[in-house]
Amino acid sequence: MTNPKPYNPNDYDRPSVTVDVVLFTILDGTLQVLLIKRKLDPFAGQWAFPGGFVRITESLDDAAYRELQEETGVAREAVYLEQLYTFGDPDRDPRMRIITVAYFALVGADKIPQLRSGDDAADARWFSAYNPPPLAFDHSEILAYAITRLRYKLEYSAVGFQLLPETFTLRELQQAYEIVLDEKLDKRNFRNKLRKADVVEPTPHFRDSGGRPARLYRFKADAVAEVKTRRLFP
Amino acid sequence: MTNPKPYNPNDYDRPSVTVDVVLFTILDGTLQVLLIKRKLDPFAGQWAFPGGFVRITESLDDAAYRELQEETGVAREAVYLEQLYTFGDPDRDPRMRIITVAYFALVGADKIPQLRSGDDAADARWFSAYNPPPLAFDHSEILAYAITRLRYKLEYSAVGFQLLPETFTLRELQQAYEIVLDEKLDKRNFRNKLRKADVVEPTPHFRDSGGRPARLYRFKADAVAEVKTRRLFP
DNA sequence: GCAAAAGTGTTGGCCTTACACCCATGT
DNA sequence: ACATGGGTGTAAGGCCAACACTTTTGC
Repeated sequence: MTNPKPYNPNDYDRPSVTVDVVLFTILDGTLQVLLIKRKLDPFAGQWAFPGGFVRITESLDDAAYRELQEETGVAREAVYLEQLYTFGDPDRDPRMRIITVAYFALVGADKIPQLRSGDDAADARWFSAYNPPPLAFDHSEILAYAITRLRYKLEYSAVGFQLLPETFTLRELQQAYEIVLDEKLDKRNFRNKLRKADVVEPTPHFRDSGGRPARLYRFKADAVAEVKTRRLFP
Repeated sequence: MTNPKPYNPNDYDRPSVTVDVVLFTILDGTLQVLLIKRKLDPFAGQWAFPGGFVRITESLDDAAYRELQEETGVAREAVYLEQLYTFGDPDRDPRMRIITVAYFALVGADKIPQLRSGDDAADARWFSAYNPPPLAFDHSEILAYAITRLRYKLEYSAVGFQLLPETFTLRELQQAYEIVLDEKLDKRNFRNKLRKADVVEPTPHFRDSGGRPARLYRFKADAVAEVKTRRLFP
């Protein structure tokens, strides 16, 4: 905006604005993303992220939370949500100019009881984030960007806990990291570093898991979310 | 976007979309940001970032480059530009709903010959990024976010060179980092790390600077821009 | 020759990484 | 008793941070 231009927009040539939410969870040992089956053209029958038009009186964040709520029933407090990137290629939608503000969201699988992986009849389903079905619009590009961001955030912040239930075993936590980062981590190093980072606390409960029961931990509410990165220059 | 909603937007309730560009340079030993004096209400007479409406056929990046070009004459190739964040508070503009996609840009001070710090008559001027005049709209918030992002990028990537001329002395480079990060760095450590990072190469020229002349360096074109960050978890 | 800035290496401490065995429970 | 997963510590190497003097030029 800022200052006036010879170019003067009117209602006719205004782009529309939508939000799209890339919601991740970890379920059955894989990273999953929530997709909705489109009922109408364009791309009818194909899968796409939950999303929709931004209403004239709501903020972008509110729009993202609302779409998430409408499509999944997840409560606002139960998800981690942040703005990802705005995609505005002039022909990303074949009908008309639509600019979409993409959001990135994480939820613990226990927070969405009504959705189940493998329930083929539903029009909202979890899919493997690494092997999704063909996606509508430029949503493949958005997904790739979201996965990059997820890995990034996992490495320098503590948002990874948002992918797990309230309480979890250290093994589950490590597996979540391994799934997202797509590499194997060393158990002792993982636990040592976790201890030093001081971000989880033990609960008095255990989970039965075939052998010796594993202690359940929870994320410390007061834990600092960010961690210093190594600089290129001192 | 994705799938249809009971809510059906029409031209009347579509938000407008603008881009705003936060352009930084280093000039006279301080971090400076380019501002334009607004001629019209709202906020007439106040300062704001270069920006304007996104045309119906151009991408967001193109819009940002175009606005930059129109207001400063900088060539597309001469600036580093990336999307920063999209600000969409319903009442960030008192007239109507305007969503703005903010961009973050860096330019070497030598690339903009027609603008000069201190030229009060012009309606496009450089200001100290740390002590700007009162800004229109939510541009203070955008500036704060842009400065955070600049520091961040400087620490884990090699974009800092975009703030300097083609060739520079190591002292000038170090000072640029000190200005942006707002802390003093050790000369030997800075140079050691720079050597190891292998991102600059010497030129045969020197700059006279009061004492012993300093060798001029240039940024290595093939240098890797990103650097590994220290992880929270191994 | 002196002022002014350029240029150059080493060391101690910390963080990272690699690595193997005993423990608690269920069957 | 054995199978299954849970849990624990140490040592070597690399990275980071602190630190002071010599060199080159202009006046």
